[in-house]
Amino acid sequence: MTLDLRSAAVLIECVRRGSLGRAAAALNMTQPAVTRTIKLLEAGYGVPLFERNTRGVVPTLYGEALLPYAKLLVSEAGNADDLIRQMRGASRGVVRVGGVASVLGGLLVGAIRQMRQHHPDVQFRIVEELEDRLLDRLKSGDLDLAISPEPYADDEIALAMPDAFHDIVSAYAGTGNPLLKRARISLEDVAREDWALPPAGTPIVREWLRRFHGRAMEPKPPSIVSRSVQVIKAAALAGDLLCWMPLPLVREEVERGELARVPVAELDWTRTFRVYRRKKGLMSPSAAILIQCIRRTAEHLEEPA
Amino acid sequence: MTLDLRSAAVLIECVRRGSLGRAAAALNMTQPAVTRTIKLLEAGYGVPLFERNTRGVVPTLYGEALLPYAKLLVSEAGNADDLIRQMRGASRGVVRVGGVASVLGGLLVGAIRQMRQHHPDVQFRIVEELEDRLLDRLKSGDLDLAISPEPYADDEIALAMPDAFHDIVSAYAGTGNPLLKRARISLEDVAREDWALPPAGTPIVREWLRRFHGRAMEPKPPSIVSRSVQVIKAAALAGDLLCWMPLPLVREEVERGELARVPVAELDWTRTFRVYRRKKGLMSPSAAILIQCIRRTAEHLEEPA
DNA sequence: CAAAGCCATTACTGTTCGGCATGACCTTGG
DNA sequence: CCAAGGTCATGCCGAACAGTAATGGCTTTG
Repeated sequence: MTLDLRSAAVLIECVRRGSLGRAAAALNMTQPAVTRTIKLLEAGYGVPLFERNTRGVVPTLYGEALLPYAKLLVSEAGNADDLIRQMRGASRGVVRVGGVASVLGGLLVGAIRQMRQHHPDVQFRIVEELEDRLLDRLKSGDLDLAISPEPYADDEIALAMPDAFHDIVSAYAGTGNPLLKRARISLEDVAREDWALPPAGTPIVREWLRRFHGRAMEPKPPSIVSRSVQVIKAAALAGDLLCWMPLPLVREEVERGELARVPVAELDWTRTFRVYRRKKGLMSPSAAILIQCIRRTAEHLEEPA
Repeated sequence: MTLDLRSAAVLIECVRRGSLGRAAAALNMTQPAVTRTIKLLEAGYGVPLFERNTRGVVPTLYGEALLPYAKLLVSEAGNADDLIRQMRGASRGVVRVGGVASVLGGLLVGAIRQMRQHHPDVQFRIVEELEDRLLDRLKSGDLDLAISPEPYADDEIALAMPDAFHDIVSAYAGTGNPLLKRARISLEDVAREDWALPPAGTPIVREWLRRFHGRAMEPKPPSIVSRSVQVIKAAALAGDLLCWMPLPLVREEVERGELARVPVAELDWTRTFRVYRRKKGLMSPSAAILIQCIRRTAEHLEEPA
């Protein structure tokens, strides 16, 4: 490993200024120091990073290849610094956080319980929203944090932590459902089943449809349509209907033996979540700390799964 | 900036082993060196990163907050090394690369032209596919690289370069279209216009619909439906229809004054692309070099825009 | 109460990194 | 044709840093 943070900064500046000397000036270094840093990099990699000419330097293909990694390194190191700085403040105030239903129960409540152990004076306001409206409320200043599925490429919104966490969406049926008795269940079989689903057009139903359309099938229109998780679960429990739910929302029923996953691999969907915040302005220390509790809780939740 | 690569590696190992001494052993260092590294980090940030107890250390919230950044740093540094190693090989062979239509013309052809200057013996095979099939062909080994819109969270597929590039999809009309003469054009106005579009269900049309549904409007069903870019452009040029196209596909017509962007901000969509490769196995050196040429070309294309 | 395991501290050493002075090279202009 | 001004490269030196070894303090454990 030869590219460390300092040499990355040097590399970036050399590319930007097109000159080792000017890069040195911008970095408050002397030109020979820059020269040697670059030469060490080149020796380490065994390839030239710059073409030298009399007016300065121009990066080779190797130099340009390294550039995005160098930028990533310094920017992430800076983000780490910012985060710690944000966390270092006092720990009171209000944190307003929103998420889709499946993350609120286990993940967010667990994170808040953990945080309250060390910071009992912080108040929380929790908002449940569909994923497309979450980010709007974040942008409008209505929320401090939003736990939302990927992706949101938006200039006003930034990731609040670099790593994502996951959610397994699968088909579930009441354990009494005769479908579960078959030796092998195919996608065609479940396409002919009756379903209980959220309304058409919601992201999760669109994703559900894609599973079938990808195999050129058309499932039956859902027999029961509801925004309510309770209603959908009840439909699966009582009425031989199938539902397509994130595991956290049915974990209890599965553990009690009331619901069972329908074993069709094509119907399993690993949904990726990230935690977002507004790009402009600093987070409150409480929000920064909550992010860490979310992280920690997510780790603990994912391990036993 | 206090978190550099070495201290990041130390931090990671300390968290993993739960003990400074064992971390030192794993890193081929002595325990005091590790202790001092951690203490320097803590002094730099002004917060404790570990709670010490008699059985070892356990990370504080601050330590855990830093952990994902530390992991990111070392992993990206490693990726940079891998990339250079991959690029260092010989430069002949065949590269099979796929993309959606809008990236093939300007971006990919430009990148290949650039690459052929230095590596004239490499052969290219270019495949145009819709975005959902692209990644399947990549996974099956049919392609070496795929230039595809985000996101594809998939265990078999990895990013081939860390930064993304963009594409601006906008509505265009023939310059003779009377709509363009209005002082202000609203989303309601264009919802009442006639459109030429790709078939319903394609990702780009789904995105187009979302623009209107987000404001609770229903546009007219498209008058002309075709998969052919030529047909759609011709419809806009000749028949007062609107089309919704990525800028690269209409750049020439815009520069010749035949098509003009319809100035409705809600209809502009910044599409994000990334270059993907299979996760398993190494890339060929030729593919690694092509990635850099794509990067370089994308930069040059985005600047004048 | 002794043993064992852990981290913290101190003193010492070797390597690395940056600064300074200088050299080699090319372009430019009189 | 030669001097001037720009570039990067090189060698030497001092300061800062990272690592080692030895030791001490602390807690748990038998």
